[in-house]
Amino acid sequence: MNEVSVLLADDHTLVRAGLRTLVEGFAGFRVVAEAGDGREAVRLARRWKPQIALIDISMPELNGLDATALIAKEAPETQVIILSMHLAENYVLAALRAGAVGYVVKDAAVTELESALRAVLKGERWLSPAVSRHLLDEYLRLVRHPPEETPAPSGLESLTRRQREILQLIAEGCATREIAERLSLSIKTVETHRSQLMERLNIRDVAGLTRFAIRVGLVQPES
Amino acid sequence: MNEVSVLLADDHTLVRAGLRTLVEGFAGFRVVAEAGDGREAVRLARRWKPQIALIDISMPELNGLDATALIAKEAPETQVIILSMHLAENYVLAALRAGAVGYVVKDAAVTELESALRAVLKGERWLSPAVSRHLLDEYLRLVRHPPEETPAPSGLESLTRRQREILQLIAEGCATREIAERLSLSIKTVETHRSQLMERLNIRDVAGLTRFAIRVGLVQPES
DNA sequence: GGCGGTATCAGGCAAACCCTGATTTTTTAG
DNA sequence: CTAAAAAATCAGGGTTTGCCTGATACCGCC
Repeated sequence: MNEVSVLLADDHTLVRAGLRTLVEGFAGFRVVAEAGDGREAVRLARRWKPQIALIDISMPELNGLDATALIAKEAPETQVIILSMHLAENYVLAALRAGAVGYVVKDAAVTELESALRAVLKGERWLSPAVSRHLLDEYLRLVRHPPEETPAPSGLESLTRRQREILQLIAEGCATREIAERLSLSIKTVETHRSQLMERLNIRDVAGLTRFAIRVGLVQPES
Repeated sequence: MNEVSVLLADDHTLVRAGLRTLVEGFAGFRVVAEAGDGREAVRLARRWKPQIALIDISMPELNGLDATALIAKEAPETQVIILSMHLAENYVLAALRAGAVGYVVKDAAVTELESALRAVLKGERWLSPAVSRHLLDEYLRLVRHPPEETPAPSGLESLTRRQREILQLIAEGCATREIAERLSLSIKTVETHRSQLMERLNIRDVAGLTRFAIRVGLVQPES
């Protein structure tokens, strides 16, 4: 009986059950424990020392990233694969920093999950192809514009103060003309800033900018 | 071969695959189609006329509730069960109003899902116990404090289905032209819907619409 | 003292927006 | 059942915005 032991952590019971049948459908794998929140995941990992832990990012009590960090410390023989809805690089990087060796997006194909499981067993790292592509783009962008020591060029930090200021006003619903008036600038200037920050964020519409601003906390949906 | 045909709709491929194995693990059920967004779900329902459709609420293109309403109309023999993360009563009521006969929360037990499937087959309605409890509480609260008859003209409910659909696409970042193409409408029509829904919501810019859509759960900031 | 990044602005063309209507279908009310 | 209201569809035309291509001025820096 040398099946690979797997710990599952996801706050949705149904999703967890589905994952269990998927994982146990792969030859040689066995789910030895299931957790419904991050804290339980850590406890079960410490207790069962599974070879692999499959962990959802968003969970109550303790999120998947922090849980991963704890597991990496307290059960270092457990290889953690993060399951996530997002492919934004800051999530991915945070996951790797937390000690995960795999990152699978939730809309990946089933074969991707199996690949990830088998890869990390062999001591490799594994990212969903969609994520890898995304990261590679970022990397190439960095190579073209040598990074110095700005580590996170993909978010708010990559914008200048002026650009952030204008992004916020856009996301708050100000028209270009209004922004220009408030900041005592010409409309043309505001337009330039807008298109440049769109370029940097790789977002090309107001709705996307607004969602981004909300995501990073620049504005609130209620405002 | 008189297995019960099931249509699955969820935007996350892995989740969908997990659900598929769960459903097909129940004796007598067979998943005949899978959809990754609301519009596809409607198309597949019309085409395959499954006995049951299991539909996630939050999906791109067309949300699960509106998809349900369309399926109820165009494939009335299909019984829709809503899969949701929320147990807030307005979601549940909206689901029932849209024509769903079942409502299962995503952290339900697997047996709940099976119960729901078998119940709606017999023509019954089925709600997750957690939801029923919650609804009952709300009902009691309402009985104690009679509700007037103004439901809530300030929200999503005051929009028509078409308007909601277009609001969602706007908040997802589609340009007017793109919306028109996707829905096979003229640009003028889309413009009319947009300005009318702006009128109703008393919001006059895309950023505000996006924040509103996020607030009510029509779209996610991550999308 | 030139180089890259930032901040500022213009012209011009295409596209989106807004207002006024108008027709058809669907829903609702009496 | 029928009439009225609401929803869904589209057009024309005037106004505004967005987007692309420049261009200048300032600033820190090797």
